[in-house]
Amino acid sequence: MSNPHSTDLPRERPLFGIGAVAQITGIPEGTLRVWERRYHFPQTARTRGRHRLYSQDMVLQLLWVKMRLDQGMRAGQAIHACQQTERATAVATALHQPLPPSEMPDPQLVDTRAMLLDALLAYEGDRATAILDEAIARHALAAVVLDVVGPVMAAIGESWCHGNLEVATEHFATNVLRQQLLNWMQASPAPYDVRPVVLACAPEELHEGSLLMLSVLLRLARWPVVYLGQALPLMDLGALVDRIHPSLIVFVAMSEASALALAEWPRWLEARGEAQDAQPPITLPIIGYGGRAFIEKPDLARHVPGTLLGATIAEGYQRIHRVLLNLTALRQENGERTAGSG
Amino acid sequence: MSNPHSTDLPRERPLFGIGAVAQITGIPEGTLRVWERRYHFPQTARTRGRHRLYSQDMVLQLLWVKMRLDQGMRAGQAIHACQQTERATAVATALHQPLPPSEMPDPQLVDTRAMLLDALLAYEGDRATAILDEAIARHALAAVVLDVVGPVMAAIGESWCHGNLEVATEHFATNVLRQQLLNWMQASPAPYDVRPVVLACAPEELHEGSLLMLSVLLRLARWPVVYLGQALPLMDLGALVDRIHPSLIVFVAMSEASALALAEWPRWLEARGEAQDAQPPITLPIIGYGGRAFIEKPDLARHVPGTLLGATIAEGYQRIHRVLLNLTALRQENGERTAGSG
DNA sequence: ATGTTTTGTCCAGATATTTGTCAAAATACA
DNA sequence: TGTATTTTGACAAATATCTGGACAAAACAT
Repeated sequence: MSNPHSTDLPRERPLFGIGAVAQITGIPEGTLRVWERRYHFPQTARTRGRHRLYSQDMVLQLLWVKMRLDQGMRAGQAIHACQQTERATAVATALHQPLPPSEMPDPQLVDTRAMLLDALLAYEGDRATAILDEAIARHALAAVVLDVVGPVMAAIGESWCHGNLEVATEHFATNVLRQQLLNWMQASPAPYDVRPVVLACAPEELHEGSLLMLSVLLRLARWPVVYLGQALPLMDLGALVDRIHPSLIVFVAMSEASALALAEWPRWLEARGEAQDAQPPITLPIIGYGGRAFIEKPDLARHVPGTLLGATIAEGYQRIHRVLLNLTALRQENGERTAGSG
Repeated sequence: MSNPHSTDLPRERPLFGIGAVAQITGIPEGTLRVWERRYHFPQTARTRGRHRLYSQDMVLQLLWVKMRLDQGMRAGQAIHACQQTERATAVATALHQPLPPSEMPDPQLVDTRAMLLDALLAYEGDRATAILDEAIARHALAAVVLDVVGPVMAAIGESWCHGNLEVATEHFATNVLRQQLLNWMQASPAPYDVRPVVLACAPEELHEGSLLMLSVLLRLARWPVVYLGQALPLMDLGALVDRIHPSLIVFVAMSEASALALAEWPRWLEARGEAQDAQPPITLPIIGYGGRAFIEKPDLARHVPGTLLGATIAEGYQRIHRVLLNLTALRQENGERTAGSG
């Protein structure tokens, strides 16, 4: 009653044996027993014959601990930290640790690329996702996105351009990777309380791979993202801004044609800016853009108003991140209340 | 054997006795009985004299469990996993009945539609996925797909056609729903050991919503699916068949143009069929198709070779399911088993 | 470099739990 | 009639798990 979103008592019926838990979490049985002996974590229920019974919540907590463990934290500390947090929901939120994308290529990740590519070309989607899952277990998500998914997507795109790949294969691979990216995007933690970033492809632009990767990175850093995907008509820009008051709109263009079409964007925003007399002080969003078109023909950037976000995804991400940081700083100075979370 | 039952059309529900099932699956009779006694699996029908009658679906489920068993999984766990999805598929299967359309799905699910639509139009993707997650917790996945996602997708598409919706809104909603569908597709259980079903949009066709829903349903019923998504060029058909030897290829076309383009498919398969002299006895895949184009202009179906899968997703799923059942049945038993003569 | 703490793994005998098989009497099927 | 099937309980083999101690590798502090 006092808490508006108290979960409707998910009575955890299904209980897991230690073997199942070991398989799910990847923590050996012996370790699970030792943890309980030494740290009293987790506090398992028992059968009549003293066999351990793990609840679903416990499995979640163990997954959290395992993640910290893989990140190098010591078991005792991770367990202690986990015991502090009472709620499983809090645990789920903290699952992802934002890491700044680094520029060091991990040799293990380079191997992963080859394996992933192999699985994709063999139409073995399940194997591909398994490979990515394992990579995530050992490395930061951001690193996997930038150093594995990115290069593999690029390789596939290039092979396809050169005619070395059937379209069907390209379709399949792209779908599997896109699916994984969307998956990660959704699994990322709850966003900050800022006006969202709108991500869209330029008009007529159909390639959304890099936009998705950018989306995952931003989401990982807890920025709220509204993902619009392929071929956004500029005509809608005004209504869009009215609806969601984004702090930032990012366009991506791969082909010269869509980049040129993109240049028209001010027409659809300025007209609207005059129409509304700023009864509430609506701040127009910042417009940024990027994509291969602007790398191959740098002159294009001159014709497109707004901010060029950079040549690589990592670069674009960092620039956006900085802009958003500044925006939140301004907002807090203004005295706006941010959501108070304990 | 030579019974006047010469209608080799698949009977509604061929039923097997326990001896036949034991021989087909390789599971001893005693074990089959114990499984039913202990796990209530499968829930067999009975003759007047209490003899067990196994349906074709049950035999398939038993084969799946046997496969897991041979991989080392415990019998109890394998059966439990199988039972999890049994309900969901049962719902989808029951939907094939052309009973009165006023068969209200579930008032709760109808409410869910409205809530989902509201969240999507407000650009609150997180709320939308939360709503769907909760719906899944209370209802079968297949029901949520068919009775919530489907209608909402249709409503959005229609509003968009009538110009009542900005393209940006449509893009956003479609992306969120697609993301959720891809998610479910991946989470579904490991597939049977059959040649996969290839799912693709017709050439130039970009609307993949219904294809995704079909994909989820098939995956839920444990059929292996290779999802290719938008706009598959027919040119690649030959190479595709060579690579993955699909048992079935399904195309979806929403517009008349793409439906007409689809009509050309035999050119790209027959050429290939003659080229290879069947050194290994390659069986060409069955080609099926569906989509709004064929509903609005039924004449189109005359120009497109292959099998028209039906007017609704549930109907298409039902037909594909039956085709695949027959394929596996044919492969499993070379000799004539007429156990279910009743 | 050295000493201390942490941490995962292994061992071995004892229990628990799961799971397939069997027996026997009764009934159904063809 | 003879074969097939059902039911129930019992049983033994196969697996999983428990306990507590010992130990070595790794991490850490000095």
